[in-house]
Amino acid sequence: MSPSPKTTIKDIAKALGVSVATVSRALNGSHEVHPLTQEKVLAKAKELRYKPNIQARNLLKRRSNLIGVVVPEFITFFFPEIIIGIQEVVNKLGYQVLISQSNESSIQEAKNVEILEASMVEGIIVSVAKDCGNVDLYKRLINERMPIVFVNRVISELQASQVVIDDRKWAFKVTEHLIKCGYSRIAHLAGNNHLSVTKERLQGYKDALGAYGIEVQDKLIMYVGVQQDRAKAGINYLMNLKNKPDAIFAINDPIAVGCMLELKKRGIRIPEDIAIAGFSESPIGRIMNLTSVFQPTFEIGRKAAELLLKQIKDRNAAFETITLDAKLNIRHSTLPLHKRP
Amino acid sequence: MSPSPKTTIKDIAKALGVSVATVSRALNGSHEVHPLTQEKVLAKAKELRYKPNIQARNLLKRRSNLIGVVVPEFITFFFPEIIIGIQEVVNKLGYQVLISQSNESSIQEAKNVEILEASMVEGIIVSVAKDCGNVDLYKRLINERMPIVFVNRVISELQASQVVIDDRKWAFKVTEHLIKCGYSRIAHLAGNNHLSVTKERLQGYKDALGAYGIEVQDKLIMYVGVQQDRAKAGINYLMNLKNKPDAIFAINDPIAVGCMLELKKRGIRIPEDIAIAGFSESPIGRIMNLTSVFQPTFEIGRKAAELLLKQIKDRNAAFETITLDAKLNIRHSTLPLHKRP
DNA sequence: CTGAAAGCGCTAACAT
DNA sequence: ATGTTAGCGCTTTCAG
Repeated sequence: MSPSPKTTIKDIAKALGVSVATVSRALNGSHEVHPLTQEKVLAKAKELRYKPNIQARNLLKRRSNLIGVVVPEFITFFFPEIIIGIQEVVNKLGYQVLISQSNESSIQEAKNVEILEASMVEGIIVSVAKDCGNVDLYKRLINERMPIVFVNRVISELQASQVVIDDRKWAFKVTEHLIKCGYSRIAHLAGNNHLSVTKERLQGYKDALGAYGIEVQDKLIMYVGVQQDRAKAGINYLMNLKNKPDAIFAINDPIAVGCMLELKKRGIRIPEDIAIAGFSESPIGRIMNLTSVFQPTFEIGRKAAELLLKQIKDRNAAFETITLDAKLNIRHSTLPLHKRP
Repeated sequence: MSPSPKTTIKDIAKALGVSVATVSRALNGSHEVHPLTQEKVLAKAKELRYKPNIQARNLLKRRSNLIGVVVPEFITFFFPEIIIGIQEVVNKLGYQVLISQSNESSIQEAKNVEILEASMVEGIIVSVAKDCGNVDLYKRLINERMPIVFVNRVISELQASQVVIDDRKWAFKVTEHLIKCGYSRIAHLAGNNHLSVTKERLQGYKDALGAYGIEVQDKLIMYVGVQQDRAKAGINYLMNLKNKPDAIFAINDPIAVGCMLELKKRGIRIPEDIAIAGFSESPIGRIMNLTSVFQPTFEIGRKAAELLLKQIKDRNAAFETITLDAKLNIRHSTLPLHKRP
C-alpha cells in the first residue's frame, strides 16, 4: 500500500547472498552467469518488483536516451505528424523524445534548445521559428558536435544535415499549374522573409512565370507570413490593387485557408472570381477543396530521426541533405478557366 | 573544434586549487562560501564552459525532472492544446514533458506508460484510448502512489485526480438547443461504449429528451466511435432508417465534420435537410459553421499540471476532480426550423 | 568559510 | 562463474 522504497540491485544481492555484480550480470543477461543463479536473481527481482534505475545507468554510460525536438508549433497537423515519424524510429531504439515548441519565436526557441541541452539530450531535431534568429546558436552546437538535424525550415548558411522537399520545384509546379489553367495575373503571398521555405517557394514561383514568359510583378508579391491570421492582410492588399490578380499562390495552407475564408466573407467566389492554391496540404485544405502540395510528413520525421541517430553513433558523420518527394494535388480551388460553368 | 570532453566540477576545482565541495556550493549559490571564491568559481566555470550534469544531480536527489503525458493522438488540435497548457505550468518549475500517443490503442497505451515509468517520470497525465482497457494498470500505479492525473477521458472506477468538463450537462445543453430549435427526431452518434465521455454525453442527451417529454428511441442512437472516418457508418445507418432523424448530435467534432462531408456527398443539405451539432469545438468545425461545445483545452492542461505537481509534492494528497466551464457555440449547422428561408 | 569523505544505483575492469 | 573495487558527476553531512 505504501510507496515502497525502490528496490535496488543491492537489495536483491543481499536477499540472495550474492554480489551486486552477479545481480547486474544476471539482470543484463550476461553469458557468464550460472543459469541457476540467473533464474534466482530474475525471480527475486520480480518478487521485489525491481525496476532498474535508468539514471544511474545513464550517468555511468554518459547517455540520456533522450533526443530533443524543437518545432515552431504543434497545433496544426504538420509538425505533430513529423514528430510521430520521429518517435516511430527512435522509440524502437529506446530513445524518448523531449518535444518543445517555440510558438514561432526565436527567443523561445533559443530557450528551448538550452533547456534541451541542459536535459542532456543526445541530439536535436529542429524546425526554426519564422524569424529565423538563432544562426549563431546553431553554429555553436554544430561546432560542439551536437548531433542536429533540421527539417522543413532550414538555415542555408549552416553546414548541417537536413530533411526537406524541393520547395522551389514544387512551387514551380503549383505556379505552372495555375498558368496552364489559364490564369495570368498570379499573385504570391510569401512567408516571413528570412525563412528558407519563403525564399525557395518564391523562387519557384518566379521560375515558373519566367519559363512561361510572364513578367514577374513585385506588386503581386506580398510577404504576409505563415500564420492563418495573416491572410486577411494579404487579401486586403491584393483586393485593393487597381489590377487585381486572377489567382493566388499562398506560401502554405493556413494562409490559403485564411484567404478563402476572407474572400468568402467578401462574397468573392473561388475559383469563379479568383483561383487559389496552397502548399503543405492540410486536412482543412482538403475539406475546402484547396489545391496544394502534399508533403510526406511522417516520412520527413522518420528520415530526420535516422539522420540524427547516424550522427549520434558517429559524431563525425558527414552532413547529409535528404530531399523527399512530394505531390501536387489538384482540387476545385484552381479549376481551369475554360472548365468553368 | 573538437567535441570538448565535458567539464565537471572536478576540473574547476583542480584549476582553482579548491575542493569540489566548494565548487558545488559556489555554483549553487550557497551562502556559506566566500564571495571572492564564488566569483572565481563562477568565472572559471564560464571559462571552461561548464554545464552541470543533471543526471548526476537527479540520481542523488532521486528525481528526474520528467513528467509523462499519454494521449490517444496528437494530430488534431485538442490534445496538443492540452499539452501546451501542461508545459506552460511544469516548464516553469523546471520539469520536462515526455509526450507519448497511444494512437487510440490500449495496448500501445500500456507500453507507453511502462516506458514512461522506466524513464523515471515523476508523474503522469493521461487521457485513455478509446477502448479503455488499462484499468488494472492504473489501479497498480495509483496503489504505488505514482502521481497521476486523468484528463478528458477518465475512468470512473478509479479513485484518482482528474480534470474534465461536465460532459453530461453540456450534452444536455446541446440537445436542449436542438429541441428549442424545433427539431424532434434527434439522433445521437455516440462514441466507443467504454469511454467516460460517451456515457456522460449520451446520458445528457437522454436527460434533455426526457426533460422535454420526448421519447428516447434506441433506433436513433448509434455507437460509432470517436474518429472522423467512422462518421460514414453513422450516416449510412441513419439515412436508411424508415423514419429519418431531423437532427444529429455527434459525440465530437471529428464525427460531426465527417457527417457533414458525407451528407454533402449525398446532396443532403445542412441545416435545411438535417441539423447537426458536435462537441469539443474544433477549428475545422468553426470553419464549417458547426454548432459545438467549446472546451477550455489550454486550461485543462494547466489545471492537470497543477494537480499533478501537487501530488508530486505530497504523495498522499487527496484526489481532486476539477470540473471546468465550457461554452455552447451556436452556428449555422443548427439553424432553428422557423428561421429557415 | 572550506575540505574530506560518503554515497545516489549501476556497470565494468580486474581478480579469483 | 562470481566477487571486489573503482567510479560516473554531483551534493551533503561532518569536521575543522
